[in-house]
Amino acid sequence: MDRYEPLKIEQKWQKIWEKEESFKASEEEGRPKMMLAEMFPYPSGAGLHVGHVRNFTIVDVLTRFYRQQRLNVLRPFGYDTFGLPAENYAIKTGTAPQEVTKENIANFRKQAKKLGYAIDWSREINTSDPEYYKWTQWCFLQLYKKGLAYQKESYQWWCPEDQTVLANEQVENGKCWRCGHEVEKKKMKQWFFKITEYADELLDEIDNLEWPEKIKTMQKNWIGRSVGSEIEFKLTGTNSITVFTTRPDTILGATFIVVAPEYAGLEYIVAEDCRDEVMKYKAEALKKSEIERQENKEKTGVFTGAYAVNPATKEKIPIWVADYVLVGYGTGAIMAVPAYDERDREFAEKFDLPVVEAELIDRDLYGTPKVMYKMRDWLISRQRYWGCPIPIAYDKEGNPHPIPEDQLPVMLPEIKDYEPDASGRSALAKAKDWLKVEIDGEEMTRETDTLDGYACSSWYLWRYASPHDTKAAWDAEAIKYWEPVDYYCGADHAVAHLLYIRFWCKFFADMGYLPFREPIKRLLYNGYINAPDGKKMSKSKGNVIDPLDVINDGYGADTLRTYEMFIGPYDLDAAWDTRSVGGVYRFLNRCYNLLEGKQSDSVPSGDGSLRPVVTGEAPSFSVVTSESPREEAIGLLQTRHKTIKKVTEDIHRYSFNTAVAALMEYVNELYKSGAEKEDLIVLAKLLKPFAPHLASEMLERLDSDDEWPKWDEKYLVADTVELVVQVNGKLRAKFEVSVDDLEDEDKIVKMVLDDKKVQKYTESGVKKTIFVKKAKLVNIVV
RNA sequence: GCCCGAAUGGCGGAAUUGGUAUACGCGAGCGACUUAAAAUCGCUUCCCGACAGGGGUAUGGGUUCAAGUCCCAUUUCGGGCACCA
Repeated sequence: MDRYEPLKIEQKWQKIWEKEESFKASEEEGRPKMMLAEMFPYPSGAGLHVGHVRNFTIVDVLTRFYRQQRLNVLRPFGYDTFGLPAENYAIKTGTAPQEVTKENIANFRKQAKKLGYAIDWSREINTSDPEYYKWTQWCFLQLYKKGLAYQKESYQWWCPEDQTVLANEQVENGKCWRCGHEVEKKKMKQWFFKITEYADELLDEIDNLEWPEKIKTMQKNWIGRSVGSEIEFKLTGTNSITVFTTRPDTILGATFIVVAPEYAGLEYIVAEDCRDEVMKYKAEALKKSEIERQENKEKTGVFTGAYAVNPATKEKIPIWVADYVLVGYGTGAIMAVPAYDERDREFAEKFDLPVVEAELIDRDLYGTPKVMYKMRDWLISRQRYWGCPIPIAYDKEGNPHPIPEDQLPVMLPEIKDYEPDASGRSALAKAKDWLKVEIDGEEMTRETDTLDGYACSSWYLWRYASPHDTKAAWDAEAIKYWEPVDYYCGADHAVAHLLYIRFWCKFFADMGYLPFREPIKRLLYNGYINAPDGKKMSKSKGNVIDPLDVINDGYGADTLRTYEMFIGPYDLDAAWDTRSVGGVYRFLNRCYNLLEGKQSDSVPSGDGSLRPVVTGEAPSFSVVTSESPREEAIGLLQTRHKTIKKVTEDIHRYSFNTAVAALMEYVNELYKSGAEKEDLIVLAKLLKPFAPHLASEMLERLDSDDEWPKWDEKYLVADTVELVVQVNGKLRAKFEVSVDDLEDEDKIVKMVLDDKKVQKYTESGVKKTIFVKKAKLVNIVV
């Protein structure tokens, strides 16, 4: 009689899966397909953490669940490898990012295999592989051709620590998302993707997605559509200022104009005697960090000395400059209506400007209707080395030219010095030979900026369909078969990645390259796993749980996986509890011991009656000695089918923790009543998505396939049910009644009212009775 | 400030459509096995009460025969956005 030795069993099955390429998927007509993926990881040097394990295991449970239901399932895997950590490591140690990345990938792959994931390893992708980024560059060129990749000189977020610009989505509370350093505004010429072109569709289609409401709301708020008008205010002379307002009906109350400090026409507006003061204010505003602007909401501003004419009142109103007006939204200028707008009122009060309680007028009288979005175009150039080179070169006049598609990929050259500087150019500027390129006989200089890593991850789900395709980014037929992705699981990137990938999908659908307009059918957004103290795990706090330690301590991957599914609802944060891991291990151990018991006493029952099961490790195991084995068998059959139903339905609604709990109950039940071989088969099949190694071992020894079991409702209906009797809503009695009697309300009610125990509570007289057949319940109102 | 989400035993959590609150696990206690310990197996475990019974899902109200679940208000915690005109 051997013990449950997870490491031994797991190694055995991982070898088998590797050798047989068990999870390789291919297109196959006639079987429904199912494609699942997690947000592919950035392979850091630290290896997998428990958060990855939760994320990947959710995908794996669903993958195996659908495989066992004999769907044609694709579950690929990949690595998001461009980015700052590898580059910063390279600067620090001199190791090429290419090398570090290779090592990290190898480590991640090894660890993922140790967890027994049902991954089609033949489809592995890596965004820093030239075979991959060649097609990232191709995607860029398609956007460029349609004018959706363009250059613009304007004030950008600049991180002085990382020496690069950042997209809006990458600035969090005025700080860089990567290093946490305060960002600055810097005027630079940069590349953008015109995501705003799709703002309306991105917003309108959110409601049709099977995504968590939380994410849908965040995306809606991020896009932030406002319907309003643009209104022109004439200045003295030939100039004019156009403002955007959502309240054109309040124009009679517009008593002054405010423009942003960065407002483009500011220097032409400002009166000579105010110029010095205005320019000083502008310089100070630009210097102010975003943090300062956010923390200090005290209104500041100066008068420009200029006036405009309110087209509705014909009054001359002053033009001010203030940093509470943002240059990036609307026209960078507003008409201030202090009577209706709190911010304008605050400003008016501080600077003693007139407040007029004017009446409202027809919205369309003085302006042209206009829709505005909070979302800005996506800034995609980065002044860093370790990224996908932008396939552009400049002629002598500085005009950009696309690198011809047949010259892709633009290889990222290997260099010695990765250090960025404040020049606004990446370290690639130092690769003198690489910089030179000839296009149509003309000598040109390459773009030295690289693409935002989010560009690389905006199309990788489609690459999974044909990962080794050398002729196209993705194969049209393969895409049509596998995608859109049925389940996508992640714990981050609610607005950035998940918005960008929707944008690219719509673009490539318009180009005829994709037969769908939304890339992800269902999104599962899982919670974080925190340290046992409830705080975020971090190296500096020393509270990190290493999943590989959990495995190697002897618990094994099955325990780790099952524990992380049992830890709580998948979408909520949870705190690690080492002692509970032991509880899950005990559960799997009990499953194994059932198997061992069955083996030791595997006399076929023949007549369908129960056979007692005794475990090797547990000599005091209870043994069925029922007088009427038939009745026991029916009870067990009911438990079996009840469990099949519960686990199946729970996985369908992503309630993994209760699915595991149901399996635990089943095992407890089998310990009490004994188990038939069929019970062990059902148990192993239901267990397999969570603990695939142990389940495979059980199924092999039981000589069974792994096809997902079906329940039969007929076994769920017992002859008798428990009837609950409430008096005034309080539980007072329980009766065992036959199912037939449950159909007869009069009979049930009479029986209940005639009962002595019930009568103790109904002496004051019965007002009415309510019988609920479905709930098997009678409520007596007295 | 605005928008979401949450609050249930000593702890993580369950209760799927308004119908038996606390499934499952942890922890704790008791017992069996053992020379002993570990492991394993069994039992107990919301609170008050000897029992009868009573109370109980953050707080206060409401709807209902019936509320953890629905409605109103409040408190606390978590997340997102944050001068977007």
